[in-house]
Amino acid sequence: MKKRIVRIKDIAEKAQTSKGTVDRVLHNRGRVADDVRERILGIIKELNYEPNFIAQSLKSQRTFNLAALIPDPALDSYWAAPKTGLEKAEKELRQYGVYITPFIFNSHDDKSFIEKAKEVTEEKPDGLLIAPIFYKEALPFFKEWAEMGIPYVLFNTQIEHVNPLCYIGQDSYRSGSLAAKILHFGLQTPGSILIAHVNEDISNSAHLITKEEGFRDYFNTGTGTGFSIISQEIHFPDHEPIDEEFDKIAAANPDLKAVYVTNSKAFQVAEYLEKRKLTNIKLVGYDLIEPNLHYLNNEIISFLINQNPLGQGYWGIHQLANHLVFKKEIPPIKFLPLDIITRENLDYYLNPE
Amino acid sequence: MKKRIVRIKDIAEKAQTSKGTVDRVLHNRGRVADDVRERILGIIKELNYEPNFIAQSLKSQRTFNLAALIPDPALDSYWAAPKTGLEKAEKELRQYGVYITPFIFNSHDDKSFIEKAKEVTEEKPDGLLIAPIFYKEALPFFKEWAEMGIPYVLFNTQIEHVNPLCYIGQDSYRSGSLAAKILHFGLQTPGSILIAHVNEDISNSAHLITKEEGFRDYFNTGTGTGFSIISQEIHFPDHEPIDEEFDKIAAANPDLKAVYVTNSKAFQVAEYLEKRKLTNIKLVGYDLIEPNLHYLNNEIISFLINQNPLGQGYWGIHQLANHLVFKKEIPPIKFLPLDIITRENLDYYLNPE
DNA sequence: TTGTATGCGTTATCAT
DNA sequence: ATGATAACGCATACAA
Repeated sequence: MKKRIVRIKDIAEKAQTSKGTVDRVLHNRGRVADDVRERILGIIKELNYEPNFIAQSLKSQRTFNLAALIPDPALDSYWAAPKTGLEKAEKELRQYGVYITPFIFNSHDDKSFIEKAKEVTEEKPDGLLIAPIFYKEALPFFKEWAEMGIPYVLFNTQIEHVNPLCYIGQDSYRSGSLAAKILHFGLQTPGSILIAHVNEDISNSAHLITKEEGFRDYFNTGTGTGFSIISQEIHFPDHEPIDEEFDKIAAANPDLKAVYVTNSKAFQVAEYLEKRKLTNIKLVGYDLIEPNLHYLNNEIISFLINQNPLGQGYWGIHQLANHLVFKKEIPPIKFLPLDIITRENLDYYLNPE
Repeated sequence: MKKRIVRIKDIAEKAQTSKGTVDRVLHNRGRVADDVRERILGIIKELNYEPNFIAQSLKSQRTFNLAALIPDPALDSYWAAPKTGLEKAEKELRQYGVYITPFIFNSHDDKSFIEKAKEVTEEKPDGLLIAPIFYKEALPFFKEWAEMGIPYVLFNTQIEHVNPLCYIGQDSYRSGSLAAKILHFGLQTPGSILIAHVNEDISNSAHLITKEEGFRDYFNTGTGTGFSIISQEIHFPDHEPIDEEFDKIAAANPDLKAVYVTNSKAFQVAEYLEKRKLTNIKLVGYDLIEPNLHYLNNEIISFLINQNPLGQGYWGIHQLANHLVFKKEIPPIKFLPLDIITRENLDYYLNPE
């Protein structure tokens, strides 16, 4: 039962015409008699023709220069994974003429973001992958890129009211609910639960608010009632300890049973809990970065939720390629899985493939 | 910054010879003067030549007929997912000349397995993906296929002392430890925990034993001590209820706190727990099949561990293709992630991609 | 031992 | 409006 691939030549023969004509029909470039066109379209459907993108790609010597505007992994190790992901994608797609130029900015410095964004604009790439962690600063560029016809894919941070080709990341609301579910499972007796926004400017981070909503809604409905949920921004300079601020919280909430850290800084809370020997307090946070893993192995952090940063970079580039190279339809949002990580299944998410 | 691809022609020109000669060097098929060969090899290294995979694939009209020997999804819905996975892989690989013929056997009938395995042998496929759930019956075929030089990939069930190209599936030991970790997290006070092997012939299922080991070892070491772990095979005919047998277990273990079902039959335990209103008993099982999902949404099943059956089919085919088509090195074992599933993150694993 | 011609499926150009 | 043809990079049969 050999199925042969359907070629343009097959269609041409069946339609009693030539490859050239079929090609013109396929690419809507006119100069084809109506009846012939109809006949050919019918046969295309009938034979279920699908273009051979290997041949397409061999033929078209076109290259696609993509830009990746991302924070410096050297300054915040979280960003190493997306970079790895996009490099992996580049490797797979190089055969199709896809090249990526990274534009690395300082995640603590909005000026450097603006500078690099300008460089991207000058480069006029065929497509752009961007982690828009500076909301306000990014807005004017989105407009500019839209005008230049450069498709851009957002990842990590979802932004409303701009029109990216696609957003890649997590469903923040669900993410909060999931954290709530996990902690609830580990808590038999009622008490208070702290939502900790550690060292984040909440006003510029809509997705953290959304996480909190998801978390609260879980405990407001269904079986999760009876807990007291408090939320708090915790700020402190890099080399000063979190202790003082947390001591206050602990004193004010003697029945504190669990902490939900909405970003990747769970390790800083873990450090405190270990020091104060509060290891009965359950702790859930985000991201498989080194300091977090230490406390996950300790079991001071109970579970981490994986935001799949590697996948974000990987799929971001692939979505651009799907659009530019393979001309596929792109869904406006691609939510990545909410992976629940513990010491026992960590390996599989650390080095995915 | 235009990087041009390095072609055979480029090498030939630089070496003052022709494409044919370079080609002979590249493929070690001799008939090349030694000095020319050395010169060409030098240039290949210098220019860092990499073969253009797309052109290779376009050229070689070779097709690869793979066989998939899997249980009938109509009789056990668990097997629908691997089939979907391998169909997905086939779609992606059709461009490279990969075709798959399914050979479907009855998972309750070893005769039908043997019959279909014979058919596979007659077909002489270029490669084979197989779920070897009938251990003894499969053994002689492995020998035969090895002699015929047909590479085969095992999935779902790991089998020792045969030499597949690769095994795709879960690390059963880890899987047991993970289940233990989850249940331990949900149990504040000591009590007994039941390991339930529901309707399985343990003697023919080494991987269930391994799961039990992983589970027990977790509670024998570290922070998990203080629980009493019992294990039990639970057999009952299809239309008779589980109640009688389980009532006995419950009576013998009044402090039963949790149940770990080692296969996909958690829903049958859940049904019992719901009927007896024993909803305080935590329940963990495997696989995202319909009846399990019902009780996961109920929260009678706390967590399910996903064996990623779709991924098993998908990666199984891809490993065969990596070997046959892309001539890559294949690792002898590919462990798929141990995904922890709850109501909140179910969606992402149900319809992956 | 070496070089040339051909074709894989698609596309673009160029006669007709 | 249509069809023939060349080219993309590679592999190979065959001529030299």
